[in-house]
Amino acid sequence: MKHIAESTVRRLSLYLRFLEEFEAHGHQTISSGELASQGGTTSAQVRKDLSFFGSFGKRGLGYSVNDLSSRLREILGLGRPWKVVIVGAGKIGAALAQYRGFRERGFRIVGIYDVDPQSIGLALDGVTVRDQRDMEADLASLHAEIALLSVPAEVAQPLTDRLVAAGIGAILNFASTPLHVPPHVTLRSVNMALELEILSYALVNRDA
Amino acid sequence: MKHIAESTVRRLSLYLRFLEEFEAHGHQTISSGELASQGGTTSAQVRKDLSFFGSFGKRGLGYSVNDLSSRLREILGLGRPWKVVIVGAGKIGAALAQYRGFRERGFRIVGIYDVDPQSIGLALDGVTVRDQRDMEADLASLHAEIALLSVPAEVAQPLTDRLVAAGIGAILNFASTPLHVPPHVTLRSVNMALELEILSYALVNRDA
DNA sequence: GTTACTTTGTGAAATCATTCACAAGCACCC
DNA sequence: GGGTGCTTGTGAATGATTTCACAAAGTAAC
Repeated sequence: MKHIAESTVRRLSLYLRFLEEFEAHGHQTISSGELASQGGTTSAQVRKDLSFFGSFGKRGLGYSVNDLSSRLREILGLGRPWKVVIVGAGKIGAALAQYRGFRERGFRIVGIYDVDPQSIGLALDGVTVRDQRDMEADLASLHAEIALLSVPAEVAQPLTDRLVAAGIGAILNFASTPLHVPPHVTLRSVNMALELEILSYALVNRDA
Repeated sequence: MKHIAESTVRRLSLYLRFLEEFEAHGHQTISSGELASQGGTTSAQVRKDLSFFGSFGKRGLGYSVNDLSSRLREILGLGRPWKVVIVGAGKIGAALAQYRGFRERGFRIVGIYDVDPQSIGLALDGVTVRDQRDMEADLASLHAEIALLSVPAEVAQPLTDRLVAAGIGAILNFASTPLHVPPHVTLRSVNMALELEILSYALVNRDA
């Protein structure tokens, strides 16, 4: 298939969220316009995004909420659960472990690792923090596909290398340093300080 | 000034980080190519980004690490401290409160608010959690410019409305729901479940 | 001072993403 | 069954961002 822009995938994810809300409210169909107004985009954008994957709507009517949800879940790879490990059981790691949004979407935390003896052995949301030395062996037996990396910047790259060597498929990085991974591994970063700096820029350039 | 793309601002922020590392290593000058290789971009991109704001380099030599850092800090509005409040003292709010990256960049947490009597009164990294009912009065006296919103999705929009009414300038939203703000308020959202879904998409479409 | 070498700054070209605009398809009503 | 009113799907147009490519400007060596 043609390459799909990240912005498109991000919006599909949002659409799915609205569809689930609509479903909960008992609605059967939804138009591209309704979907757009929720997500702060345009109806043309919605239709274009969907058109990359097929035609799911009925002209004159809109989209079946149920059908479109299933199709989106399928497209996004949410049809099956994903096994996730958390590397770093500090404050951020702990917050991630208990975050309900992950489980709701089929992301199951199957392991949490740290080096601090104080943390090892603690149960975070039902999962026991294990020694980072056990990480490779666990990954080999659990076959987790995704890692959440919430460790200090200094150790982020070495741990990334270990995860990659252990066969991880994707990493979500919360450390404030850019990481390097081989092309077959997918990497995304969430950098909160950077988000604040973008806000700072916007504040000083408000009327520019 | 001409409108600057968000992607450009984001990269400027990254450049500043590398410059600080270079500074710490005692380097005096840096070329666009060196700056680019750190951030996973190209030297042309670096030069284009900087060119929107002026010409800071010396041909044949590169950029003075010191000068360029100062100029970037100025451009990004980091020359002065920003007052930040955290709304929602749950796990994510607590993790944000203790996050060192904020303070290092001049973002000072001046208030934390919650509704849970169990949380109110707790000290998180030196700041006492206060009752959410005190929020408006505090904002009026503190003049905080930025709010970090880490509350359940259901109450995110009403709290946003209260922050806007109280004169907040920018909001960083961690709730997994899109928010609406008037145009004079800057809003950014960090949606961790959505980031995981983008990884999920990448995993199932790896070889597509 | 001239030559060789390096790196910036920037128009122009290329690529990528969004918006427009409208034909085609479907439901509903009379 | 034909008319009316919506809404989709999609080429074409526009707009935005990135990459290219090169003249201009600097350093350093002799």
